[in-house]
Amino acid sequence: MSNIRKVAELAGVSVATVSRTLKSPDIVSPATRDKVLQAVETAGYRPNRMAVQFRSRRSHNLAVLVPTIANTFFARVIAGIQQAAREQGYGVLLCNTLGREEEELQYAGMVAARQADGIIQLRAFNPFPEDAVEPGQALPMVNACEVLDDAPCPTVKIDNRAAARTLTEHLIALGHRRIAMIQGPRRSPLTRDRVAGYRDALEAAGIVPDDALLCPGDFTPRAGHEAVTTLLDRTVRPTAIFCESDEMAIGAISRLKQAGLSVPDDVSVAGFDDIAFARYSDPPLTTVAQPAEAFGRRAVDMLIDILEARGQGASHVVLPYELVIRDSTAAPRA
Amino acid sequence: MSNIRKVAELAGVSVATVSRTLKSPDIVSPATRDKVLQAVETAGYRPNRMAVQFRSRRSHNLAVLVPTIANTFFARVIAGIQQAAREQGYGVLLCNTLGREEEELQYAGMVAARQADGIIQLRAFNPFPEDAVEPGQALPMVNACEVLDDAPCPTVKIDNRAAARTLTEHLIALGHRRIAMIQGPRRSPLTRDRVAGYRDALEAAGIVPDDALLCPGDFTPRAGHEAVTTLLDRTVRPTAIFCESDEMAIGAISRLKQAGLSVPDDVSVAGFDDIAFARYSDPPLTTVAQPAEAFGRRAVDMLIDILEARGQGASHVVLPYELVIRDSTAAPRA
DNA sequence: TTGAAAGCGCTAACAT
DNA sequence: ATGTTAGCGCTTTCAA
Repeated sequence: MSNIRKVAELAGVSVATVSRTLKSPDIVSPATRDKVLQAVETAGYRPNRMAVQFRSRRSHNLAVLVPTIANTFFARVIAGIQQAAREQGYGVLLCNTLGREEEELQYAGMVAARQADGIIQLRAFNPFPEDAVEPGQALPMVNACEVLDDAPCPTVKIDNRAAARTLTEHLIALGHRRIAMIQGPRRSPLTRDRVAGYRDALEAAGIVPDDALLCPGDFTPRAGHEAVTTLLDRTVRPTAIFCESDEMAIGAISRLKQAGLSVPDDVSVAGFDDIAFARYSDPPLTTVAQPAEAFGRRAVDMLIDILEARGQGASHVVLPYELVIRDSTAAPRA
Repeated sequence: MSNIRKVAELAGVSVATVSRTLKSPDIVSPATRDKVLQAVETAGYRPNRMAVQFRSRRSHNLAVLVPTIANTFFARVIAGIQQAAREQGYGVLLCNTLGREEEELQYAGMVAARQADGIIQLRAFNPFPEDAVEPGQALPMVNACEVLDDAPCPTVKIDNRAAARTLTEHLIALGHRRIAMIQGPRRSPLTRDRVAGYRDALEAAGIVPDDALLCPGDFTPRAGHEAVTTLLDRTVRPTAIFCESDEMAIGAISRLKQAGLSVPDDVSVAGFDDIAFARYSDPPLTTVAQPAEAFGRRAVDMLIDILEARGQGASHVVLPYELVIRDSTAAPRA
């Protein structure tokens, strides 16, 4: 493996000149530049990134803390992150945390260890110990998708409460009054906000919320499936089910069909996220489309803004969502 | 940020002793060890990974080249990679290549640039230029899932031909004779092997293959959907469709239902992969289960074997698959 | 515009 | 068992 010294020799210049030629070609004379580039070519020289990073105290890596990559929504967010990072010369270190705080703390340590310059956290948890970063310095973190209420860093999200309200209003407008909700994880702000939006809509329509219609879940199809099993036992069954993720909606529909019920004729089902499968579900899913890739791209931009201290930019970004009405929701049976 | 020298001072030892205490605690005296660890604690010392990596010429990063992370099958493979890498002290650099060779070449350059120690390639393409690595040295790469015929490195896969044959035999045993196939990308060895297995089964049953029943695809639900549109135009329609991925199978079923056809009563549909959604599809999908996480874990183990030169281990691993029969396949209409 | 030289934080060979 | 010391390959003053 050839290094900068070999190239310098070959070109008959100093190592400093080689470094400069590669980093700021415009400050060396054209003649020198040509010589150097020629030498780089013949030597097959590639700068040693470990050395560059070490010396310049920048790893140019972003650590992404994701609860689970095996979720098509997060996968899309990560795809957005990867693309944006690459475009700006950053690498992406993947950290599949399974939502465990212990893991998240460890991964956040990558910043202290200079393995990553900053992190993108896709869950509402601050993995930095209080004393982890120099006081006065901005935390090198962006919190996206599921966001802390009092995040100590920039955030990117949609207005979950409004989105949930919009979706619930759609259901109410169709004539539903017994609307169940299959929720995300108990403590998640996502769940709290969406339940709030759901309540907003019910109250505005003069419907008394019934907690018996609230089912716990965890965003997986399996959770949707199980929650419906519970709901089918209710003496008064819901006529519509609002699922906090498309994956749960798909699980829910599967269970309803097992029970011999038709969607949407017997029960309407709505999801959240608008994953690729939503339109191929039977029936195609009514859902709230989230800008998954945009979450990722935006988070990267904001994080790099912090890292390179190029203006602090907007610190709390709210991206638009969209209600997508397909065929899984309809008026209840008369 | 405190460094090793500060810790050495604090503990009243040399920097070498600090380094040793952290790397091989057993070769320093207990008394010294305590002093040092104490000092590490008070100083809040974290070794600078950039420096460690630079000096020891090991990044302890693995680059993963994945055609698209927005595919639940690959997402599972990556989850397996991440877990295994973490357990062995390696980081995972995610490289979403979209299957573009240009991108893959660039990412493979990370090894030359010492940003990654090796790569896991999930597509049948060798991204290393011939002269990229010292001759005599093993290529720091493992090729998994979709594997080159003459891979210059260890590989992990299933026997795709046998798996396709098994699945096709299942369809034939049910009584199908007009079996369509929705394929993966044209040039993929995966496609070639699975088509071969499909032909094997047909021939063994004395069925003449009909190329009009072979549809191109790309593993996405959309491709499955479109392929069925084509198939429905055939004068003699197939009674069964073998899709090379569950995602395509889901798209295919969606299109069949749109056309008013019932699965499996009118047409049987089988998939490949056994993604999480397969069992929640309507009807639940008959498919070939692939050990996705195991692919990832195994690939990591094999790559680290190369990197740390700890025995070369098996170089071409074939993992088991399993035919999972659910409800999307049945005997054809009489 | 270019070169000389210091040094980033750490590891490892060598010496004690 | 511990210390001394020479760099790893690069960037970046500072001087010419």
